[in-house]
Amino acid sequence: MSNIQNILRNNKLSVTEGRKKILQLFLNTEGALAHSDIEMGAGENFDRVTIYRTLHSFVEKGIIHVIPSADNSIKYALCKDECSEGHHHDHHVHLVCSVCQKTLCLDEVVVPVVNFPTGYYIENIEVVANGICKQCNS
Amino acid sequence: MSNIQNILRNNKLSVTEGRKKILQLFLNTEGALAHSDIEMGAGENFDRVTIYRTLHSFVEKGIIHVIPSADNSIKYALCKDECSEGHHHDHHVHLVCSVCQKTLCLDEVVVPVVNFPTGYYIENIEVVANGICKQCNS
DNA sequence: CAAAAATAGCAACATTGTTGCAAATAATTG
DNA sequence: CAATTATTTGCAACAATGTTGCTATTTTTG
Ligand SMILES: [Mn+2]
Ligand SMILES: [Mn+2]
Ligand SMILES: [Zn+2]
Ligand SMILES: [Zn+2]
Repeated sequence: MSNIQNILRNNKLSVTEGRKKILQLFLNTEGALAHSDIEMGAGENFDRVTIYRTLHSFVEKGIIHVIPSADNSIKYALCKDECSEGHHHDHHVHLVCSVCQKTLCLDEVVVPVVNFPTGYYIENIEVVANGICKQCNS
Repeated sequence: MSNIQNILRNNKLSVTEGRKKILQLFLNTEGALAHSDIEMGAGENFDRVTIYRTLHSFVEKGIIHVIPSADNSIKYALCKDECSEGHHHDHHVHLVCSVCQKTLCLDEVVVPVVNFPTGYYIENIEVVANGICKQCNS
């Protein structure tokens, strides 16, 4: 039985063509994907609404996570840690490469500890770096 | 002569009603503003296009900076450091409060040093924390 | 104040995101 | 396996957001 089916099943999602194709795309892709990337890459005829809904449920289930952006083009990437329904644990840093334009999960770079003044309650921290990736910087 | 006019003049921007009103709004507001906040808050009849263009030039000049978001609703906030044309130096952390929904610049919380593997070139780092602000957490 | 330069508003359009509903598909049950 | 039930899909219609070219208006300059 395929890995893809397992992932969907384990997350109590029914196995549909759309979900398989989109998940496939994430598994085949290095770096993060924007909605538009999926619209283009995930085969031929997928309704945009289906993609929106699929991405939402994948995020909800902890299959993918959202990477914030400063230009209204949020990206999505596979969760590699043990994320589960409603509980993400992706404590890594992201890099947006200004050369190849890819957004990468740097799984080995852990989000640093930040000291906040007393009074604040911090739930989670997102770190997005802009720079040049290893590939492009040589 | 008003502070607002000075800021615009110093940045070689001609002083127009739109720019004055929008800059006024930033000066009067604690926390960051979304485009839609400005559309509502900045008086009555402003063409949306003018607001887009104003925000763009303010960012370009280093009068305001962009705060990334995970839900395609980027926010803008006044620069308090010495930012200038094409060179932002806002090395502070941002907080999105899940109670009051405000996005705050925590000027006193400096972006921590992050160690990247060799091979990467890092230009700047954005840190956005989700949590509860001092006001709401009491 | 007049001329030159910059900006604002308008229109038209493109892209992105949301919702309700009926048809199609997938899961479950006997 | 077939029938029933549950879930998902595509469609349509719409709302919100963002972009561009052009002209009229405003601002700056001299
Ligand atoms: Mn990631
Ligand atoms: Mn800030
Ligand atoms: Zn690169
Ligand atoms: Zn708050």
